[in-house]
Amino acid sequence: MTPNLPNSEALAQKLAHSGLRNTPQREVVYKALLTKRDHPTADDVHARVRAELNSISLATVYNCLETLVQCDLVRAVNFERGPTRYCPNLEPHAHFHDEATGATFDIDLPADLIAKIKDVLPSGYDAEAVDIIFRGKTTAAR
Amino acid sequence: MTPNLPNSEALAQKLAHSGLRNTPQREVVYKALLTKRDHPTADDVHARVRAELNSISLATVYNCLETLVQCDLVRAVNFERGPTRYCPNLEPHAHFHDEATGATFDIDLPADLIAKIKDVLPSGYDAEAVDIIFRGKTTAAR
DNA sequence: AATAGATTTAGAATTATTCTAAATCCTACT
DNA sequence: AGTAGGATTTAGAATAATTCTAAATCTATT
Repeated sequence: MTPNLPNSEALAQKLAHSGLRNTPQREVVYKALLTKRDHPTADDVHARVRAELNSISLATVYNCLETLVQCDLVRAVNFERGPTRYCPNLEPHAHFHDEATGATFDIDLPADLIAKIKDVLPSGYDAEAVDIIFRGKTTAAR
Repeated sequence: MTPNLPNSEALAQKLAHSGLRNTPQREVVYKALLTKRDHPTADDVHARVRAELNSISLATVYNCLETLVQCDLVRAVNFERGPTRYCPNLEPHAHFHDEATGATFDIDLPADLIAKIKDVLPSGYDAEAVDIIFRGKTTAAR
């Protein structure tokens, strides 16, 4: 019943807001992130969008992802020095990285906890973001 | 009045505990981390230890740092995809990364807050560590 | 002293990403 | 409609950090 991915509207809007154009490449990259939210790498995204837009280059995928991050449509996520992963969930949240499988999960963070965390900063520290990353294992029941 | 870096004892012990030998390279790398705790990269450490052990190679610095991390004498810290930094502070703590200068600061974390943070994990998630990274600016008074 | 294993080393290799410069595509004017 | 000018895409080269490889060296123990 919900319209089929109204998000390409949001995309066009946010791009325009930054004085950027919408393009088939940017659309297909953004759609790929929305469709399978498993925190793919640029390479993963490249493989996925090729199904739809065979000619797209890896460099363009990098460019599009960077553009989406700049427009605040997507978050870049890093674990250790592994390849950057991309996440279209814009709610404040933490990440859980399963070191056995490499899988990544979004973990909701209550607003009051985020506030408490930022409270530990002594004066003189002006944080514009806080990244919280759990590392460990996941078990069957989830 | 405190003995001059009694930590090389700790080093020898922890290495032995893992069935590893102490070596001049490992000592000098560990000492460099203890002496200037500004979260240096492997390259930084290499530059610093060369003053004392001119012949040490970068590969060895990488090996030593990895060994120290394995032995729980040092923590590896990453910001985005920047080079790995090394930190001899073993107390649980967060990091503040000043994006303007690249400087890194340790931020104390009260144990009860760490507990509260781990509490947000739903069942099925078994975290062995949580990394907390603030990004922002620092101001003069600190 | 000999052996075996640990460690160090230089340089090659790898990986993810960014850069470069040319080609293509739009948009807005004329 | 035609074209100038900028934005975008592209392939491939370049870069940066790190790891790998294989040989040399060291060290502890027989």
